Amino acid sequence: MVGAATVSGLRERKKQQTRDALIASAQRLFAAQGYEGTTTGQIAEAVDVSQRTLFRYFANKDEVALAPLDEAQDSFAAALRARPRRETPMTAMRAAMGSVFSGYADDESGPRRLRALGQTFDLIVRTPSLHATHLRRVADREAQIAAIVAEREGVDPVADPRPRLAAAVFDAALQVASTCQRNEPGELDPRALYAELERTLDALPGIFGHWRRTT
Amino acid sequence: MVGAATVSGLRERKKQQTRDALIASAQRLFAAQGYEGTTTGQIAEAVDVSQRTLFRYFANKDEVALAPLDEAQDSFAAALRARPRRETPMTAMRAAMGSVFSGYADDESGPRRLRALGQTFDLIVRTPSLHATHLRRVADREAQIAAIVAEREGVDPVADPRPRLAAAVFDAALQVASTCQRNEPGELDPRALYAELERTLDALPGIFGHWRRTT
DNA sequence: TGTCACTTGTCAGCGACTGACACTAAAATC
DNA sequence: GATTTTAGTGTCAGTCGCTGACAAGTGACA
Repeated sequence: MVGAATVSGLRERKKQQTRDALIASAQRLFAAQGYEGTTTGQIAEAVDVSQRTLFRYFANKDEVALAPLDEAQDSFAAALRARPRRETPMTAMRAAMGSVFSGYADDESGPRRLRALGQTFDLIVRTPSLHATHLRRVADREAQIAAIVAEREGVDPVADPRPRLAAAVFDAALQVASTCQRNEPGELDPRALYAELERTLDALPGIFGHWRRTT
Repeated sequence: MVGAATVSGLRERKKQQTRDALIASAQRLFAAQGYEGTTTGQIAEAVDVSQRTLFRYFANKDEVALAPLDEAQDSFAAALRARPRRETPMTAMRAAMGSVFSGYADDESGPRRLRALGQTFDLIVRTPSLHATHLRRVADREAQIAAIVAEREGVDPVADPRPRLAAAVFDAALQVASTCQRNEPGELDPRALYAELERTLDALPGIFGHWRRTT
């Protein structure tokens, strides 16, 4: 339920093809040589395209590396929109994340996409500059999520801080959960990560107050 | 209580001087021409130093721009360490932030440092690449804060997710509060920002559950 | 079929950043 | 106080990310 609608023209199809090829080429090279060890020229050359063309498709090198995440983030927003309004915001976000993960199990191309996702996260963890850009993109997404939550709850998205707060707190939990989960690189296990996320979210209300003799 | 101990050697003193001069020069130029509109060569030239030397003091252009934040972040960590252990983690962090802000009122050099801080935040908001680096640095600080909290509470800093969670949630609240407060650029009002932070932190437990007819 | 709009390659250039080397001046040693 | 050691700096040449401008090729559409 994520794939973009296939477009008609030959031109459009070719464009999509080279874009996909560039992303795939980048992933391969980054995995082999690391992010900084790979030049944009190499990525382009492997697809038989000029470097200039690469920069017509992507604003910068970061965007090529982080492109695999767009799909997952889009599907999270879509899943959140689809949740019934009777659920609380936090519950809805949690459930939306659950359906994103299970989406990778349904599809036949799931494993491949999941591997790409895992590789991208490994790259982010290993590369500070990429980590920085990733965090900014996540912050941008938070605004989108906050808007969806505000609409669900019928509150003012700018005057009321709660939508932004809820989105930010959810992302914080996701962040913490993923650092717990992915101590060693390798395959990304969506089931384990989701379990960790649930544990983290459950621990959330407990951080207020004292912790002593509750460990 | 933040300033580094004045060092003895002439060499050390000169080094500190050029470092400070580079930061000041960068701030002036960034304010006048923006971040991207200013070259590292210009910053160095204004201090009568080669560009190469600038890059011996700072790893990259971002670090020059964000240097004014180091002091504030250091003083937050110090203030948190100084809070009595009877306070809950969230209360301690809130109070620590309070004493950071009031620290700018005590000192005679406070207003100047506060203006520098405000300018830096304006720059961050206006400059995406700087925003990205800033977020990564904040994430790095979170680990430090989490470690302090873990020690305060006597829990394991890696096995227990709560320290990291508390630090991340606090930062999320700070982030939301500051976007509420600083809609238009200009002077940074620490009193108003702290009031907004308190309001945001108070709203935090309320984001769980439903919001309807509670607006 | 011919025109038009769009995509691409080439090239020249800027700015961030780095390694190597020579030079100068503070600092430590005698 | 003279000398040897050490640390900081400037210069230079080079790589890489990224951009503007122009020319050439190729799908779209009448």
